Amino acid sequence: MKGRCVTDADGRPGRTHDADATRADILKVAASEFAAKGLAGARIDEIAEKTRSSKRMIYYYFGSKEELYRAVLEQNYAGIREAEADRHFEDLPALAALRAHVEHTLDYHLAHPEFVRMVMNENIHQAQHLGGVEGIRDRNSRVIASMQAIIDKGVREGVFRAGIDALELHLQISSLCFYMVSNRYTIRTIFGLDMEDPAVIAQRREAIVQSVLASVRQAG
Amino acid sequence: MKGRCVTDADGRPGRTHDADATRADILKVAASEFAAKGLAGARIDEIAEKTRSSKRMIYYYFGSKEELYRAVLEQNYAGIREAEADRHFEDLPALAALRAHVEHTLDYHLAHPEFVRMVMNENIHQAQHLGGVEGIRDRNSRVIASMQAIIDKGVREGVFRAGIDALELHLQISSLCFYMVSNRYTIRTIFGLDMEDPAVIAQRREAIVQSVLASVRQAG
Amino acid sequence: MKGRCVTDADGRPGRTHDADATRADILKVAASEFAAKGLAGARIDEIAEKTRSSKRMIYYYFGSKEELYRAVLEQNYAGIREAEADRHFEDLPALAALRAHVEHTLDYHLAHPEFVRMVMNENIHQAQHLGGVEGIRDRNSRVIASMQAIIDKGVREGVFRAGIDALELHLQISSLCFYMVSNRYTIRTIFGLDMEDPAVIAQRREAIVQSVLASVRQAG
Amino acid sequence: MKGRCVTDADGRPGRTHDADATRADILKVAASEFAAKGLAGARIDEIAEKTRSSKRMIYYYFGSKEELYRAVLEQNYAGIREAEADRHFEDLPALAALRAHVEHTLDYHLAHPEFVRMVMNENIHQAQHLGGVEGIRDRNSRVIASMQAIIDKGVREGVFRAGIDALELHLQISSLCFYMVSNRYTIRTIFGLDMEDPAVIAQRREAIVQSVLASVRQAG
DNA sequence: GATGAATGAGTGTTCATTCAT
DNA sequence: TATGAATGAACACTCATTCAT
Repeated sequence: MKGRCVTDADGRPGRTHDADATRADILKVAASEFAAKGLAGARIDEIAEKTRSSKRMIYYYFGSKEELYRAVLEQNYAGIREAEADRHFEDLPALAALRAHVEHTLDYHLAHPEFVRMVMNENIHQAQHLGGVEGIRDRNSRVIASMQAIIDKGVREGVFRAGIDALELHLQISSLCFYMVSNRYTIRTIFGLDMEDPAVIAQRREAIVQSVLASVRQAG
Repeated sequence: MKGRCVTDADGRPGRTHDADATRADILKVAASEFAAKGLAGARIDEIAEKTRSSKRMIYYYFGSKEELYRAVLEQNYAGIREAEADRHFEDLPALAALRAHVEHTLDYHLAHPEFVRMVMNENIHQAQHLGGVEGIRDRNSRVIASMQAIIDKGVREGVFRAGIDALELHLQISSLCFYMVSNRYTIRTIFGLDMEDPAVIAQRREAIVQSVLASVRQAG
Repeated sequence: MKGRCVTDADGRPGRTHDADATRADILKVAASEFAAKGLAGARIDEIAEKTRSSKRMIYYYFGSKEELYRAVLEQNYAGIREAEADRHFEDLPALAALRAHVEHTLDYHLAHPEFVRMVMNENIHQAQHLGGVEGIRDRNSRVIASMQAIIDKGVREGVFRAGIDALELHLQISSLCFYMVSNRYTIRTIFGLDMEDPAVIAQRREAIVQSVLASVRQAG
Repeated sequence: MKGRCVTDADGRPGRTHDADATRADILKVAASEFAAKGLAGARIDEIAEKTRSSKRMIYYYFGSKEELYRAVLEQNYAGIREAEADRHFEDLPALAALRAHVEHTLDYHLAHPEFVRMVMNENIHQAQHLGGVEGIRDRNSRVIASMQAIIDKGVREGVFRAGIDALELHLQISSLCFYMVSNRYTIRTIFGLDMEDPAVIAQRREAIVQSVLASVRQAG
């Protein structure tokens, strides 16, 4: 709430509403524009227009188009980090925990296509903006830790095969969930399959879960 | 080699101020630029410069940036279509055939990162240029037919479970192969894992194969 | 005079980084370029150069070459509308009023060759930009009303024949005045007659007036 | 028929059809393009496409866009010269001859709007291409001679007033006829009057004739 | 006489960014 | 903090014209 300055008593139109709100508003608009069109395709003018403030403010708060893009990227990774932090499958048996993890991961991707698109964009730019993103370095350990916990429990319970690599497992899950959202449009065009149709999602979700479970059970 | 004017075997006055070569040269350069930077990020001037011909010729042969992009897209899909047509696993037992199919699919993605990038680009544009691409409509049937043939043989041999859906299986394989190339850069940044390192590839390849095999064997 | 920021009489914070002046400057330059070379022949670069501002500003204020052209057209018709509104021949007897009207019409055409040229340009484009011009629709009624008023008075005074059509009369006057300016150059080349020479103008003016008066007096 | 070269006996597709025909074909297409869009607005590519031959041939026969334009202009003036040469009103009484002359003049303009448009184009270019046009210099004497012949006869017959200037009379007739075609589109837009409607034409034709006759009868 | 390929200079337009107030 | 005006470099695209064959 800092930076607030309301209309004063004598009715002069109070400058400045709320710096944070302005920033957040810009960021929200930019997020959808960058996700939809990429760094090169998005237009500062267009972002400014859809904002409640102005183009000048974008530069005031973010400095440049690229820095705004980076802020959007950062926000997207902050989002998934928070979502993952909220999950607690410690009390579940390993198979149930893994199923829950896969389902939550898929749900997050389905609910946040802009995140998926931003990751695609970043890969197109060879992840050159990702390095500077706050907190990105420890994403590794967080992700691996949570995978490892489930693997360990599964092995202890005797339901998982030995020798499962946490990173491999993460990549497998991630591939299946990410692709379903990232390649939505080419899949629809080529296969006539609507990945946004709830029935299709339900079927695909179960197939993904089964394929993950199968690969941890199996003795290789 | 410019200014060439050949006469082909059957005697037709095969003119070309080397038109085909020019076209192909432009297309090649454009392919790498669009794959690297996307439709909005690529610059016609830059493409022209890297070409042996000129900007004017790009418009002479392709009409517009968008049509050039579409031609590149078309060429990419033609590439994978040809590669897939060359594969013949009919004589192999089902499990071996499926393994070979997965490995070939992965190899194609690894060998053609530009294809992967073009598909990403298309998904960012909601596949709006893909509809007009020649031969895209029957990609569906070709892909499904080859999957179905393997599934049928596996069921006949008694090594695959019943009820495997060809499209589901294709999506599973595609997800695992595509992601490994598409998300190469974010994976490297976040996990420090170099997806271009042969050792990493070998390990991931086997993991992918095993996970696919596990999901067809297993009864769910 | 750039960067000016005045406050006008009634206290409104009349801002303008001198926006109106810039707009007017562009419009003035554009008017002479379009009149001289037509829509296709005029060059935005050239207009920009003759302006105190830049090419970018032309697009800032007018959006496109065509819209700039339309703005010029609009301004031209606004000019003649104002000039016509300023005329008041109500107190003159009909013949004198008609003579005055013809002379003023001719004078306006002589004094505004750019208007004549813009009308020629529009006719070359089949008047496709004229429809959107503000106020063009009621030019009809204004012109006809003023002609009709003179006709009515002439008939009342018994000096005009019956059955004169206001639009016909307008077209007759307009033809004679317009042509003298519009076809200035071909007339000079073919007949060696300089339509800008005051003596030539004086003679032609009287001939035009006489021919108009003759056609209203005469019983046909 | 020079330059003709038909398909020879052994069926080889005979090169070269007819140089004159090719030239005429190009000229015809160019005439309609230049008339419609002006010198700057017309496109060599477009002209070539509508031609039975090619762009190269335009340069082969005419050298440049401007020279092609000049050839079109020349052809247009040759057309009206021929039309005027075909008229013979010597046997008619003066009034009838003048009426016939006016009507033929109007008819020619109505039947050849491209001629009118070319004259407009030339005036926009300040008649800079007209000087070089063959036969343009003696258009003056031809036109004046035919007007003078009618005037002389009218005076001899006692039906025309004295002191009529042949050039003035020509300009008056020309104004009225030319304007009706040249300003067709702005008239339609502003007054809703369709100058191509036969009924409208008939009425306007008679009004023009009457106004011309009135001005020669009148004693000034 | 005829064709398709090629070209350089230009032509309208847009972009991210900054200035003045 | 905020705004409208301004900018220069770049951008996609087009033109009349010529070359090689």
